[in-house]
Amino acid sequence: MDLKLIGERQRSDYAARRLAAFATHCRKSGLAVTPQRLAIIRVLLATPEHPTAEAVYEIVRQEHPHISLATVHRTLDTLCEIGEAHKVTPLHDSARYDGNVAAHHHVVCVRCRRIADVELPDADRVLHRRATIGEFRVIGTSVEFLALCKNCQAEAKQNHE
Amino acid sequence: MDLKLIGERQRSDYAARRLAAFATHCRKSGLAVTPQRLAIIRVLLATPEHPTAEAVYEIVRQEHPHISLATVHRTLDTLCEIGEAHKVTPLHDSARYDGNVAAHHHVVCVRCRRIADVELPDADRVLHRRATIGEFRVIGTSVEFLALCKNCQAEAKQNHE
DNA sequence: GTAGATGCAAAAAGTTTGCGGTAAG
DNA sequence: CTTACCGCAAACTTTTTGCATCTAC
Repeated sequence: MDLKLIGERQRSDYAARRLAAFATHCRKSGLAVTPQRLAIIRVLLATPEHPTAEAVYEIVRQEHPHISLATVHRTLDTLCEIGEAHKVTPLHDSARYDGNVAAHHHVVCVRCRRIADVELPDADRVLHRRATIGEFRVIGTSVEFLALCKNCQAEAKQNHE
Repeated sequence: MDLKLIGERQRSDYAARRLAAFATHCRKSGLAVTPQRLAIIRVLLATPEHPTAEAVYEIVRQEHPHISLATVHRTLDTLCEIGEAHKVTPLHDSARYDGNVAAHHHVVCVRCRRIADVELPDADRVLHRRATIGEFRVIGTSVEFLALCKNCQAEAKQNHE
């Protein structure tokens, strides 16, 4: 099965391209290109760490000692809205529990955060082989489908018309 | 591709079996079988909702008006420790951001919460076909490998010896 | 009877918001 | 010059913790 960690060279090439296009993309989206926004996208593109807002703040602060944590939160949200960043954790805001401890997967409505269980025997066959990825020893695999549920499809349509 | 939402009958059969075994499993794990724990596992097994602690609390409270939210939090943690429940959101405690907005997947160390990017062209081919699951319209797919990183493998070993 | 579990209240951790001053376009 | 942005402080939400009491075994 074809599967690998994303390498450092690959990431830094990608980062350079994205940084070059950043100012243009901001203006196209109606956003001002502020030093804070530049500093934050630079940190995000430079690290493989998938940082928290707090972690980004600690790094950005080294060059912008006056920046506030609130700005970092607002900026990260903004970057996600224009597609310059992703939240790795769409459900981070409160823990969700599942009584079903058998192997299965989830579909999550990105709008109302409803979650439903999904069976996916094919993917399990594809995914379960591999016991390590680089330095990581794999102990479980879960597929998360981001989606819109029926209700939210309807409401999203209304809001756009 | 074989893929479906898990049905209601299938879930309630499973719940009945699990509930029957619950007390035994608690005692085997050295846990007291308290009315609060029973009430909470019953709620978890009865709902397809993947509830938050708060949501479990609201339901349990109808029969145990004196239960406290702290107990619900503690109990859900405990249930996860003995494998009677799962957190759908292993990274819920703070939002994590990613500057890489190209399609890719993640491996997460369940101990130190380090995250690394993973490429998975095979799975993308398997997963990308499907545009709907039941009533959900799929807009993205992400695979999360739960794992132990090298450091944490070593430390986990030490702690068990 | 005793160790472990619970309830309550307070604290901690993470995120959001209101507002007056500031800077990008 | 104007609008949007930022910093600060306060508020809010979710989760954790300390401690006295209670209960399952």
